[in-house]
Amino acid sequence: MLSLTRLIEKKLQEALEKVVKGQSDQSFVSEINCNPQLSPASKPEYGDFQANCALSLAKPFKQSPRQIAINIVDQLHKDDTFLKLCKPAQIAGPGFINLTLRESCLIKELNDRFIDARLGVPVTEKTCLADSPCQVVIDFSSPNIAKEMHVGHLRSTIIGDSLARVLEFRGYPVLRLNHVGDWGTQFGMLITHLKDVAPLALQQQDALELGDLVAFYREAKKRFDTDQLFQQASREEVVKLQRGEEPSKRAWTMLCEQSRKEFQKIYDRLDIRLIERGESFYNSYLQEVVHDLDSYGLLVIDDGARCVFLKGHKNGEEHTAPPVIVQKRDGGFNYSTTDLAAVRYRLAPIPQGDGAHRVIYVTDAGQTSHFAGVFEVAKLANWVPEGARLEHVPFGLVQGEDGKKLKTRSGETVRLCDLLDEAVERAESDLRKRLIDEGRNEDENFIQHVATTVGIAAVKYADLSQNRNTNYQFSFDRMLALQGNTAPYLLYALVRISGIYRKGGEHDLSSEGLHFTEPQEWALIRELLKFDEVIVLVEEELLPNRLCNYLFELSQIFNRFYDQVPVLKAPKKSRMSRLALCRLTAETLRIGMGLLGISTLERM
RNA sequence: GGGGCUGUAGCUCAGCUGGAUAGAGCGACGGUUUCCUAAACCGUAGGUCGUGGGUUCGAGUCCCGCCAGCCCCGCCA
Repeated sequence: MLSLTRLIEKKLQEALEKVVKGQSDQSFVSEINCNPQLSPASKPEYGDFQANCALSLAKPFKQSPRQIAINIVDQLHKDDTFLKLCKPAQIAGPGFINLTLRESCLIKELNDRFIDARLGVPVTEKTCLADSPCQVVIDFSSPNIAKEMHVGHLRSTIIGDSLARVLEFRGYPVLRLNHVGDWGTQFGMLITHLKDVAPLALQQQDALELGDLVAFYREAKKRFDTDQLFQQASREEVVKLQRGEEPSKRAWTMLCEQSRKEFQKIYDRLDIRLIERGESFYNSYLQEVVHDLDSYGLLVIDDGARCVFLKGHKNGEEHTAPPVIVQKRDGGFNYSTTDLAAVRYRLAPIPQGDGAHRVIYVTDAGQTSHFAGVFEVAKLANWVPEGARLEHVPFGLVQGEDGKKLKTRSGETVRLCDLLDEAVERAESDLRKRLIDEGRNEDENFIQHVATTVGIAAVKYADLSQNRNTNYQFSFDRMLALQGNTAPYLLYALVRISGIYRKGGEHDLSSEGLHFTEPQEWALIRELLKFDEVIVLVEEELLPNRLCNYLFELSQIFNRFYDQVPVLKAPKKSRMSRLALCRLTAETLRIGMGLLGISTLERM
């Protein structure tokens, strides 16, 4: 209903302007805000929209808000276009103008949806170079080489993927970047240690499992902290690596390759596509970054380190913020330098960089001040083109049901593969129990397929359905619950629709002569028509939970309809119309869940 | 000391540009199945929106103070 909303807003604004012109006292007119303040009705009883402008105009007009509302409505009712769209406007309460769409108008919108594979969601109109859609970069997931993916990577991976899907659906070219931790002193440590204890592993592909690497990493870290000689050797190893010396470089390549294979298993299970471009990619740009900043006079040498000092602001007062260090006392670079090089590269025009217009970082909220500093420096260094956006998309911690950081029973970090295994196992045992209770007989393939789909969907949906800013309390029981705002609930709604088509709905595909009589039908129609607005909202706010909320509400409204209104046994005219509604509901749920990265089922 | 996030029903959370009597789900209690998958639907109970001020015709939402929890703050990422 995006375009319809805009049209009604325009009509209201015209009416409002006429009312303003008709005022005897024009002295205040320039100060008046002619925004009609149109919003969706806060309750179904109030219709489809409400306009709140009359209330705020009472004071400048020196009239009662109700009188102003009457004047606006009088103007509206002279407008034929408006009258074709809406029933006569109602004035309610202190001066709200309530608008209800005509059924003919809803039906027309609905018909447009039936023939639109995009369900009314427009392709973005924003264009950049050569009138093509603007390039978006999303930086998400980003595990560390030589370590296993753990629960700490869950949210970034799931949220980042969903945002990428939404932006892609809106027609943006999206570069999904996996900014893996593939550089730094830890590799010096690890390679030095492996040379001692498992030299073969550095020459031969597949000699080590990632699990072994993690153990070796721990040992290496221990030695590094206690053994001076080892520390020295590790530092030298880093230097060799940075120079690209052959045995070291080859060992590093191997470690990366090994990790990559493990990561890919997780990404395959989660159905996530990523392009790996790790920190090491930016090595050759680090020096240029420092040079650039220096040429803008931004660098200050403080205690031997090259820093950029930024000013913080609060209530107009300045205070000193900690500096962004771009080159350490020993000449080495750190993560700020890498992130600056990445920003610079991503924003630079195409042969030199990615030519991005919007760069989105999906990382935990702990890095908020880090990114604020990096973005600020990028602006000062003139790397950010006019209109380009740099956005940090922060998210809270994953907590256990005790409210503390999620750990295993023995107190260790939860591995992502274990977490997914458990979700699928629980889904499987739930399913088996239900099959017995209901006396159903299904083959192994079906059970495995349903359990996998439900388990993965539950993990993803539980994460996405929560406002990402808050910490997230992880609970298998809640996410796999068969009722409430969960993936199984949504999947079930779709399964019910599929059931209708299995039992003889296939032949009624015509959407001509739509005919609706029941309030449950109209409620479902109104909800279906909101889909486009929700998608555009998510694109702007980068909050997938808004989409989840919508899909949950849609499922609830559908389930009510399903429960209270017969479809297959309805008279012919209603039957056709209801089947059409079912079909659109199914499409909306499928596409909506698809944008969350969740695949759906016909039966479960 | 500086900064960020959070605080809404017993529990887990929604609440978009400030708008009408603050909403879901779970849990509790009660009801519904000769009918498209009851993994559903209907109903009841449950609130000083952390707290004190301010702005406004109107504040869960905006501004200021305070309290509580979590997190970040120069050479780790």
